[in-house]
Amino acid sequence: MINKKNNIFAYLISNMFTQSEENYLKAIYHLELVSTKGISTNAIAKKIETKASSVTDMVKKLSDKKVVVYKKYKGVKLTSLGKKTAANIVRKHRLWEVFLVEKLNFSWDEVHEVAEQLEHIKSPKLINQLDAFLDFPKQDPHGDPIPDKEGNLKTIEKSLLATLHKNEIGICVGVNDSSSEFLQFLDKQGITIGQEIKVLDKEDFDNSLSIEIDQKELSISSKIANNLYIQKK
Amino acid sequence: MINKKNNIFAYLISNMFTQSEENYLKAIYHLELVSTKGISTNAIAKKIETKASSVTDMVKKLSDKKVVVYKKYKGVKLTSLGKKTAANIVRKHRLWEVFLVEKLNFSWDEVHEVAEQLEHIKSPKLINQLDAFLDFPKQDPHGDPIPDKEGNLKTIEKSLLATLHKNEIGICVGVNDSSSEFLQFLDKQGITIGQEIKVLDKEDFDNSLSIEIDQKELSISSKIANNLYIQKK
DNA sequence: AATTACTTTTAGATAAGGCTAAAAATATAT
DNA sequence: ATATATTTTTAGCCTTATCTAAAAGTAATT
Ligand SMILES: [Mn+2]
Ligand SMILES: [Mn+2]
Ligand SMILES: [Mn+2]
Ligand SMILES: [Mn+2]
Repeated sequence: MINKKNNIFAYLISNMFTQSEENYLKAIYHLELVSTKGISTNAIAKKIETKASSVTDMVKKLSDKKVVVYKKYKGVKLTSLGKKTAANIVRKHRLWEVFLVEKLNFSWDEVHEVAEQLEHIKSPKLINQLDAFLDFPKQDPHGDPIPDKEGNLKTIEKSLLATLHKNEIGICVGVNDSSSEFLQFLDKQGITIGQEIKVLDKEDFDNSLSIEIDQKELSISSKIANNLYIQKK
Repeated sequence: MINKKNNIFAYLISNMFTQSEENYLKAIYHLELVSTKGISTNAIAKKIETKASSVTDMVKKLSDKKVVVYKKYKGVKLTSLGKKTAANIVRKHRLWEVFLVEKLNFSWDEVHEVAEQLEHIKSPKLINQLDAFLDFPKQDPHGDPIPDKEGNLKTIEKSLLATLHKNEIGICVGVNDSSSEFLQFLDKQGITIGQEIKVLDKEDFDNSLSIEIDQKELSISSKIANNLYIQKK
């Protein structure tokens, strides 16, 4: 089945990181997007649902492999190699999500779990061909940007729906929370990426919003408004 | 990332077997197709390029999980649950191979290694949708049959090219050896699935064949002729 | 500054999956 | 029937990735 004898080089480079190591790298990558300080052991543990002691062990290993710098008690930071590696996993994850939605009729709340597995498949050709097959998409089904081959990530201009003022109009371009509960709620309300949303009113008392979508009026809580990204019109 | 808390049931059923267990099951499945006796420890070890002692350990575990029956020193046999499980992995492997060739422009000698990874992705919906997306293919790129959802495998009528007599004509329907070396050799000679092949002459001395493909005459060794499946015309 | 609380690391254990070397069982040859 | 060869199993060790409990370090509070 697997042919270890030939393709030694391809085998080696494509197996630089285990699935577990890749999941840690990705977690650190995501945490660094929202924090400039060193990423704490506990933060990582929470993100990947493991124990702090396991994180300490893994972080030492990643440090040996030169993908993070680690100072005891001071948290970790990705090296540029680490950033590139992590971005590549995110790239794969998001391309697979696009595939699942565009080609296999998954809904946007069903793709994450499967992509979590598919992101670990080792084959540069596979991901390049997939990218081409999907016509080089720039965003995943949740509106998140897809890193390019070099790991560069072009973030689009976006604001939270909660920041819109009365009578302003925005286009939905992404979600902050991509749990299936939230996504299914959005489906139910008819809110998808690309949907135009107008703020009819804002309630000072609880920060809820009255919005208009497709000529229908709808009231949404502050929590919803703080998890929806829009582009101002 | 992975959400173990919700979907406990889906999590459990889709994680019944580890990647390693699945590879063993598949190896035994393939070995049983060419042997009616219990599959020996050594045969499995050779197939998955591991040591006999590792096989003994794994076989005990598979026996505990009721997918094989194991009698010390007597080899193993798949139970019906084991057969179904293995067939499902083969189904996934071959569907992914079709996907890679049909949609991502892989050549037939490049798909196996990647399919070896993709076959372990756990998602019933994924494989059902993929099947539909590919238009319910019945053979993989090497001409091997794709088991159905129940694990039933419809083998087509086929014979080795070596069994054809002088002046008989066959259609190439599969390969016995699917190593990339052999497949690339076939590419070079212009032999693909569906190709018509006429036997012009057989050489008694070394059992080599003189064949005609696309109006061109070609001499092939007995080894080649014993690794090409054809359907007699 | 001292105490308390929280975070992080260490130490030690476990389970999966692999290995080597030796022992035991089976098969083959004399 | 015995001796030899081969196959298979067992015993013991290793690595990876987890965990719990305890120790050590850092931060917050009085
Ligand atoms: Mn996702
Ligand atoms: Mn993952
Ligand atoms: Mn294959
Ligand atoms: Mn495999």
